Amino acid sequence: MEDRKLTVRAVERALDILLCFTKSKELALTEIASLIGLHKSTVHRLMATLEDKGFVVRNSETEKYRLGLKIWELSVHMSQSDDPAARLLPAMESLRDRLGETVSLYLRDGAERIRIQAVQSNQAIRRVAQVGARLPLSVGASSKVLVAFAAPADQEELLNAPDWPESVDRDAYRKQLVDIIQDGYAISMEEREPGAAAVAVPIFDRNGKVAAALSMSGPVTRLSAEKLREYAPILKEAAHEMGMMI
Amino acid sequence: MEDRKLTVRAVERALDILLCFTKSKELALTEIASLIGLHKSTVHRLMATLEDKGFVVRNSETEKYRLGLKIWELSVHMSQSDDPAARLLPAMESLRDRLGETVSLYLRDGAERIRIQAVQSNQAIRRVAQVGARLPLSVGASSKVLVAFAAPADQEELLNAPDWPESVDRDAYRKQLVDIIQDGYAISMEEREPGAAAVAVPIFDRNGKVAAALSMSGPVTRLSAEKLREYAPILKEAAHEMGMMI
DNA sequence: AACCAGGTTTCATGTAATGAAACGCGAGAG
DNA sequence: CTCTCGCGTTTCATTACATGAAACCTGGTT
Repeated sequence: MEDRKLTVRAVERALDILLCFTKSKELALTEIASLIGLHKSTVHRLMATLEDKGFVVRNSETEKYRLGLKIWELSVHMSQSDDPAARLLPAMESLRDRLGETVSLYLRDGAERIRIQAVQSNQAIRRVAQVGARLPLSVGASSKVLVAFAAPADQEELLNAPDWPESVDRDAYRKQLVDIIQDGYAISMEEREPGAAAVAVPIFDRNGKVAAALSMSGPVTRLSAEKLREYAPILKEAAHEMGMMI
Repeated sequence: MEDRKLTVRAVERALDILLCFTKSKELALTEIASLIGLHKSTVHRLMATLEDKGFVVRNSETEKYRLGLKIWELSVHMSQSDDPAARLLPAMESLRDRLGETVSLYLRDGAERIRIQAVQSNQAIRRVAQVGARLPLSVGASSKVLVAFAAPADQEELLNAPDWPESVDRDAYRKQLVDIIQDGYAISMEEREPGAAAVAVPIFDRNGKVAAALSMSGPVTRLSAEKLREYAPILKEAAHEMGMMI
């Protein structure tokens, strides 16, 4: 209990409850209680508050909770014309058309990355990327890009975090990062998902910080390492233009 | 102070803060404080909590707050394949193509309605409907539909609410509702917006409750009262089909 | 330099959040 | 038909913790 928390516990708990709904979209009271480890009466009170304000609604039959209209409303007002995912969509689409493979955009969020936009290849065999998916930073081309160009302090924190997977050797990973910074791109062959390969590049904002990672991905059968490297300059060029739009 | 509140004050306040961002998408600490009438130190603590959990982020230059990634993430997980707005979109588009005018979908939320989906007419002169807009229940074709088919208890509560606008005569309104229930549709000529006319019908769910209002709207120059009445059956038919999809 | 308008931190105070326990209630089970 | 179990709801004593006044920073203006 060193540094006193300058946050509000009740609110933290309420927000944690909301975040439960990214895992499952319908939850019962007791489920939530056990999920975040609180007494059901406490959760009940918090849920009543959330429901009162329209952040959750309850299914009148099952009595389970789901996210409410207010969340939707906030998201609408958020994404109106200023969210990068919407602004970069056209550029991503033209890149997809040029490359013929699925193109995705990732943001780093703490010790994870999150796919905020994706346009699918229209080939018969293709990677299907779900928008909103949360993925680890330990594997995948975009992950390595996001980590490689992160602030050194962040980088070490991520690598030394207790939940860094055993299976990923830290030193080997660090070594890769050096190359990635030099090359300006990262590739991955079936790192996270069997059968999938990808190449990713950073998108820098005006201040020269990584704003996002742009990736192209598809089946290994179509994408050899050499082929990925060929594509890298095209991605870089697109990323540079996108950086101007952020 | 009759019935004790079974909600959590700190959480209520935090949620109120989040809702401020439907009005303005970037807010400074003091703005928020005055907006909801709290001391800035209290707001600061609440904001720190919201920021910590990623529900708001602050613009590093202006120091102002805006909604964060978590809100977006929640909304993505919410609307994946189960939100009516997405499921009804194709039906609305075909209706728009058939009628040539803007088609909108409204939900009642308390004493307001909210436009959850809209497909725009592609004529040169057209109504432009913003998704996410919050509108009063006192005027407009969709409002009248939503009120007319609401539960009687709700209906009276709405009409007797202190914030019912003076300009709208309650008795005249009640009288209209009777006709609307009988006809199964409502029309409005420049009620809410000068130059705009609309016809709206209810969408019932399987239990026979109004789930939403479906409306077609356009410039009065194109849409006379007779013309609107002509369109009503087409809307009803579409609404019936949509009801099956909810 | 003096000021001001933000934001941040501190701290004493007592409100209000908490969780144990009791209550209600419907669904199966026996 | 009663019993019991699981789940949601309510009550209540306790004190942790949210609160807001005030002091403290900080960078920008006059």
